[in-house]
Amino acid sequence: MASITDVAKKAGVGIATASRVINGTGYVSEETRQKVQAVIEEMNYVPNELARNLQQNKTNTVAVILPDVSNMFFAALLKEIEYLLRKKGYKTMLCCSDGEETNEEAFLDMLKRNLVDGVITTSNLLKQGSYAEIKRPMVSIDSILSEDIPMVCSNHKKGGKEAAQMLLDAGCRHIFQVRDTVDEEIRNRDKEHEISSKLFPFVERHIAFEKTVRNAMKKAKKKSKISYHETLSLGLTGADAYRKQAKEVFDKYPDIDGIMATDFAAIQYGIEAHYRGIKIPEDLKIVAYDGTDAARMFYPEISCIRQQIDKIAGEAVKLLLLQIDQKPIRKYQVTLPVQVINKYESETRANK
Amino acid sequence: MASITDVAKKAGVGIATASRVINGTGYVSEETRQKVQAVIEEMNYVPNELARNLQQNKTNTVAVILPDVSNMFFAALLKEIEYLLRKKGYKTMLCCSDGEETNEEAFLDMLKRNLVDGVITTSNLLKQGSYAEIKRPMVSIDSILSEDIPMVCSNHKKGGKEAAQMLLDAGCRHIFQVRDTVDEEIRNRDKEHEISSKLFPFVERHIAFEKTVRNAMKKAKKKSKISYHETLSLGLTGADAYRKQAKEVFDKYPDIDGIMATDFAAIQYGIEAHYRGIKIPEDLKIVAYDGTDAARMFYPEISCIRQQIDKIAGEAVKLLLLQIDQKPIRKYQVTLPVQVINKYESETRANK
DNA sequence: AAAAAATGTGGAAACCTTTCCACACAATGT
DNA sequence: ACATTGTGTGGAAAGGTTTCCACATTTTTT
Repeated sequence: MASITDVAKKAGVGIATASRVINGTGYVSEETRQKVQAVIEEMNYVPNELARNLQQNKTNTVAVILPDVSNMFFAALLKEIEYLLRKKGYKTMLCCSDGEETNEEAFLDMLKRNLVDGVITTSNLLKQGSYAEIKRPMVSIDSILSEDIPMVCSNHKKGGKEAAQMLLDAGCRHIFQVRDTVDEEIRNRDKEHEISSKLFPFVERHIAFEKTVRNAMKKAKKKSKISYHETLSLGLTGADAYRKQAKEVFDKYPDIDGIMATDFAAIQYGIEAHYRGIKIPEDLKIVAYDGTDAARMFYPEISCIRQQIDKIAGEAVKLLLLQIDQKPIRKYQVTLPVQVINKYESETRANK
Repeated sequence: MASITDVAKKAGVGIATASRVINGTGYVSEETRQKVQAVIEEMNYVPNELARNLQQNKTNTVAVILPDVSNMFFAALLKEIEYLLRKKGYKTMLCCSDGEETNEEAFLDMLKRNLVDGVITTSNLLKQGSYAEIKRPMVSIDSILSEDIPMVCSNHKKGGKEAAQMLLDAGCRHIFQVRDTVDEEIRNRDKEHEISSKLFPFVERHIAFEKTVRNAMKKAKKKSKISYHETLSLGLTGADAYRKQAKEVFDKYPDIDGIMATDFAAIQYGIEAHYRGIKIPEDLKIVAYDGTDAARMFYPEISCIRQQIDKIAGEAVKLLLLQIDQKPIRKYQVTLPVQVINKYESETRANK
């Protein structure tokens, strides 16, 4: 394969000059430029990016770490991130952690090994310390890894509150939520430090949801009884696992009429309800949290709290590129608004 | 950042010796090994992968080109490919062509520029010639790029036939299919050369589907009238586009009772039918082609022709690694069986 | 007209590895 | 006792760029 030296030799110029022609930098006379350009085309010369990367210590590649591409939320996020990075001239290295700590560590290693210029991660399996050590461009989505690592997430507090309110307004009285959780070990660690929601912002939505429902319970004591229940989706993966959980929940709490769950789980609960002849939305209302296009495509009639994936991706990419370009970051924690997509008629309005 | 020279110097050994310790190659005395190892840990030395890549002219990275990650079929395929590559020590570069020719070309350029060791592509926007030129490891999924580029695909002929038969057996009489197409320009080129299905194996399923239905039409002439209709999904992207098409189709052919369409489209047709009060599967039966987990998760009751994504990914990765390792390839075209998932009671059985 | 700035060019160092080769010494074979 | 093989080590080249620096020539400024 032809190298720049070959080109320079054949064109009868110095290597530096050839390089300048190739990169369009510095001073080169028009005459020389054309001569070199002709040789380049003749020899079919293509610069070796590896050599460039080494010399500049830059790869124009960003690693995106996520637990599972086939999960619609991550797929949508990945699509957006890849697109934005591509527009900015960066390549995307896909890193599926598969929920395994060792994988995530190996991916972060790529930063040290100079393989990628930066990392955007949606995974959070490693101990907090592991991240703080790495003084390299990094952005996390939906989990706080360390003080100096920028994070972007949705306003989950608002999201949880709105979800509960939506169900209450639609007349639900027996309300249920499927709590997402992180790894058990991390949960325990969190309990000790009581900073759970500080480290994992998404926990806020569960807290806000419960709080909103319990507030309503107090207020509505006289008129109508409201009940609240929940379950954990600890380490559940795959549709079957959620489906099984849905069965158990419907068996245990036959009277629930309002559910909040993540898209993926929400759909399984919906299907199970359908199988049991529970009518949606008449007998049961579901709010899907995340509200990805995929979920709404399948269930156009489902209500949801929609995370604005495009904006999350936009902020994450922006924050990463700032670091790569060594520019200052103003806000280390960006919270983006959620969208409320309410397909249920509110009771008050219905009564009019 | 510490380099191997620093390590060698500090340990009082030659660079070559340090390299041998790092890579565990050649002869090194136990004493020296430990001495160097200690320095490595002390200095927190990590080899610069870029220099390695340059020296060995290998990146251990594979580019995966696909039109759209958020499409469930590609997401599932990507997940599997990434997993298999990771197990083999390769990294995955994600390349979304977004259905644009220029993107695909840019990604293929990465091969020339030594950025990736090989390419697995599911996209096929470029002219056939463009691929044949590139004498580098490459595998295509579902499209024949050139004689020497291995391809893996499902047995679409069987798939199309089975899909039609399934609908006919279930008693459908007015049968419809949504034909997937490639870029218009390519279609025209194909028409000229009359090799359409040779270049794009997936076209086989549409041919086989139509053929099966038309055969049934002839045979069943006396007993009951069977009709066949179709539409093209030329360049449709996004749920809305398919939904709109579904509306038009139901308006134009109000009596259809059997449809074959790709997962993504099938769901939109299903939703539109639902909205119109057409009962599935009583009044309308749909066969989803691809049968990804995602589609079956949403519509557990849907029948489908399922492509075995894990096997497709397995073959593709195997064929690519053979090329990268410069080993001979026996079969350049691998066809994998499809799975028939039939949820409809066949009429003959029902009549008994 | 002299000084300064702009333009054009090439050699060589630097980026950090791996690996070829040469050399030295010990152990083994005949 | 000498040749052969095995073990251990380091210098230097090679991989292909980019960029710093030095130098030469031309143009502009004062």
